[in-house]
Amino acid sequence: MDDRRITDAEWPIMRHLWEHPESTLGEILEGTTAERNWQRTTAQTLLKRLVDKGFVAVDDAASAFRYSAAMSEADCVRTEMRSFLRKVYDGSASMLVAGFLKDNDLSDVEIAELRRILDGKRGERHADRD
Amino acid sequence: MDDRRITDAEWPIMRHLWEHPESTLGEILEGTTAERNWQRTTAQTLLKRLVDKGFVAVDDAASAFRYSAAMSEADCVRTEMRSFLRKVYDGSASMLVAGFLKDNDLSDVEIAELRRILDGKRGERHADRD
DNA sequence: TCGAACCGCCTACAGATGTCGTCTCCCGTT
DNA sequence: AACGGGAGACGACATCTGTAGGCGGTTCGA
Repeated sequence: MDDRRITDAEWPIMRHLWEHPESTLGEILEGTTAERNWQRTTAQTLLKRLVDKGFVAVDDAASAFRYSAAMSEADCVRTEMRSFLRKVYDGSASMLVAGFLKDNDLSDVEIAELRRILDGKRGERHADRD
Repeated sequence: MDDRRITDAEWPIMRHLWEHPESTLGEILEGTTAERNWQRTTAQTLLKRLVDKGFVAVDDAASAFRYSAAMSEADCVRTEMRSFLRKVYDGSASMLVAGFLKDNDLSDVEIAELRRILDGKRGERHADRD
C-alpha cells in the first residue's frame, strides 16, 4: 500500500528472497551474513518494513513465518534503474550503457550476449511497426 | 574529507555544476527549477552539504560565491553505478546492461553507438594483449 | 540614502534509514 | 514439567535527508 522504494539495506533481503522464496528469518539471516552481519532483530525490522511496503509477503502457515518476495525482481530492478537514470543522467538512456561499457571489462561471452540483444532491438524496431 | 555519497536531492545541483561551473546560487536555482522548485535556502543547504562532503568547491573571490564541482562527473557516475550494481545485482555486470537494453527503447542512432562501443571493446581485448 | 535583490550562516524539524535490545511465546527435548 | 533456542512484536535511537525560516550583510539603482 505504499509506493516507497527498497532501501540499500533491504536489497540483500530481497535478493535472497528472489532466489529462495518461502524463507524463514533464520534462512534469510544465514543467506545474507556474507554481505551483512546483522543481528537477528535488524533483519527482522527490515523484513517488517518490506512487508509493510508490500515488497514481501508473509505466510503464517507453519510454526515460523515464511517470507517471499511479493514483487518480481525484474520490476524492482527496472524501477530502481529508472530512478538511477533520472538521477544521474537526467533520463538519458544510452549514456548509462555507454558509460557502463567503457568502465567495465566484459567477457567475450558477455559482449556477444549484449550484441545479440542489440540485434534483437533493431529487428524489433523494423518488424514491429504499428 | 568524507566518503559519503551524493544524495538524490543533491544530484540536480551536481549536474548543473558540471554543465555550468562557477555558478552562483541564483544560477543554480534557476538551472534546476525545472526539476526541483526549491526555496533558496534549500538549495543552499544542499550546496553546503556538498561542499562539506568535498563534492563542490567554492570560490569567494567576487561578491557572491561561485560554486564548482570538485569531482568529475565521470567519477561520480562511476561510483554511483558501482554501488547500484552491487546493490541490485550484487555486482553482476552485464546483467544490468542486458536488463536495461531489454527495457528501453533506443533509437537506431543509440543502438549504432552502442554497437560501436561494443566493437571497440572486442578490438581492445584482441589488440591489447600484454 | 533607503529599499529591493541577493547571498551567506545558523537553526529547525519531520520523516526515512540502519541497527538493536527486550519481552514474550511456542516447540521439541531432557 | 522445566529449559534452551528461534521467532514475532514493540520500542528505541543516532543519523541522514529533504525542506525551510530567520537574521544580517552587501550592492546597485531610484
